[in-house]
Amino acid sequence: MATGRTHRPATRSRGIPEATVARLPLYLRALTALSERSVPTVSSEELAAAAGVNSAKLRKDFSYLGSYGTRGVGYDVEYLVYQISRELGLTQDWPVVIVGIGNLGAALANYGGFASRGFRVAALIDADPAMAGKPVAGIPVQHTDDLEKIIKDNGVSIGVIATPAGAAQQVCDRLVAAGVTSILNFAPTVLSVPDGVDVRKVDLSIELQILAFHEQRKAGEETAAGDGGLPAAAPRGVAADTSADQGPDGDVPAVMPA
Amino acid sequence: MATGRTHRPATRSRGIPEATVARLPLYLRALTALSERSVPTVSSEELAAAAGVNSAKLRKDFSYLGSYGTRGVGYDVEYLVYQISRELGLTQDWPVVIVGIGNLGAALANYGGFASRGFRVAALIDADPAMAGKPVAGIPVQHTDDLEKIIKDNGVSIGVIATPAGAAQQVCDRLVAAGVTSILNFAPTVLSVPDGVDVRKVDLSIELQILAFHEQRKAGEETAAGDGGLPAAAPRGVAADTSADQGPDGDVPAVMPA
DNA sequence: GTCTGTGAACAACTTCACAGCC
DNA sequence: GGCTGTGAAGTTGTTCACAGAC
Repeated sequence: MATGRTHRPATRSRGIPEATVARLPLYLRALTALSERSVPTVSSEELAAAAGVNSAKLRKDFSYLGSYGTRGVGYDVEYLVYQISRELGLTQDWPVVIVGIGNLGAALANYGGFASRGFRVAALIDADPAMAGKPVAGIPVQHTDDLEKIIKDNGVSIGVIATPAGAAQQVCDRLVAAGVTSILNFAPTVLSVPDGVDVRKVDLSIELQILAFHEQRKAGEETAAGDGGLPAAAPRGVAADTSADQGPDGDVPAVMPA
Repeated sequence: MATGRTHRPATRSRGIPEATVARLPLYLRALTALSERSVPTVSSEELAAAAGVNSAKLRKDFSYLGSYGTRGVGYDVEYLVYQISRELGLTQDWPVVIVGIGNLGAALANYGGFASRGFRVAALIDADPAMAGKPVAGIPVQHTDDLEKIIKDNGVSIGVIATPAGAAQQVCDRLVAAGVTSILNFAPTVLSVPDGVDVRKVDLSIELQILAFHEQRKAGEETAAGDGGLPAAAPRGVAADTSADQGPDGDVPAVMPA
């Protein structure tokens, strides 16, 4: 489609690689922990260990943001926290709605990690009339009928879908029509969205399946290539290699707009 | 460390790329849906659309598994379901334990996607004595004291950690000591594990932060480069580009074994 | 001497484009 | 004509290794 040449037409001011963006929250979490322990500075080596990456990668990542370190010393923790927060857009307030208040929706509503990162659960929405008015995590559940009004009144641009798979696309369409432009999807379905809307997905069973793949492979090696078995004998970073994987999704582009 | 040359020393029988492995569950889900509708065959184009990827990628992925399609026709749905299931190790039964039966743990216990994919929730474990014996999703919660015995009695090799961050490493250590070699971690912490143990993580707030990054960028463009605004005007796949990202984690290697 | 920042080399992944089979 | 399977080209991401600042 289109010409097929020259991707990424406009839409890039400074161009931080996606892989780097995906790691910034990791660094931020590690830095926040250091900050709470009043650690003033940290080296790339230490921070990398705390975030679970290697130091070269971390330094490269930070180099895309700017030169925020001091050679021979390291990085100022507070300053870096601020810079990364700003880069991620966490210095502003993001009202989010959660649609589908089952077990998972309730877990999300109760999850402390949101509030501490600039996210504010503006509303909980469920299709079950019996849920309406019932407070979950201190927030009264509202009925799906009012979805559009809730989105607009609260200026919500990020929606979380935690409904059953069958309802997800319909909810998604309504969210998008009401003005939501970023969606975090927990339902095991591929969502179709128009251009300009971002979708990220988390599928719990996909993660387990990937683990099963590696688990099976381990079991196979144990009996097959008699290299060392698996009782903690392997001298090299075998596990580091096989587990250095990409994450749950390859990509969730704005699929099938037509 | 080590020599620093020649990665991936042994540990690769046929070498399916990680990126491909991560997409196999996606294909499997789409195929299962087709199978339930009794669709006999599917083309790479159709299946790719259903899975939310492009067809070239899908064909390349399948080529790593073998030549399971028919030129001019497409793929036999049932046959592919079987082949992918086998490759992922889902033709066998995987008993899993879930540790930490809070909101999230309960959601996981109730999640239907596990059972339908060869995973069996063998036990629920929580540190709160008040929870012990209480059934969640029809399974009685057991106390952490019995963790080692539960793992061994059930031959569990996959563990799911849904505890608070503070307890995660300790739980992880006990799981590993008891014989678990694959861990799915929902706690917002980096886990240290010995070689040979795989860790995958899901962090709900990290996903939101990545969305916030893109959301912020959209808002910035709206006012800055007056290209088209965002009222569904963009003619090209801008969103497809910015959302074609990697997933929540860069990698979770076996960090800091020492 | 320590530690960052970064070009250059390397590796992984994706997309193209078309040969080969139906 | 239709569609898969796959080398080759292109793109993105990671690691190395060292110059340069402290």
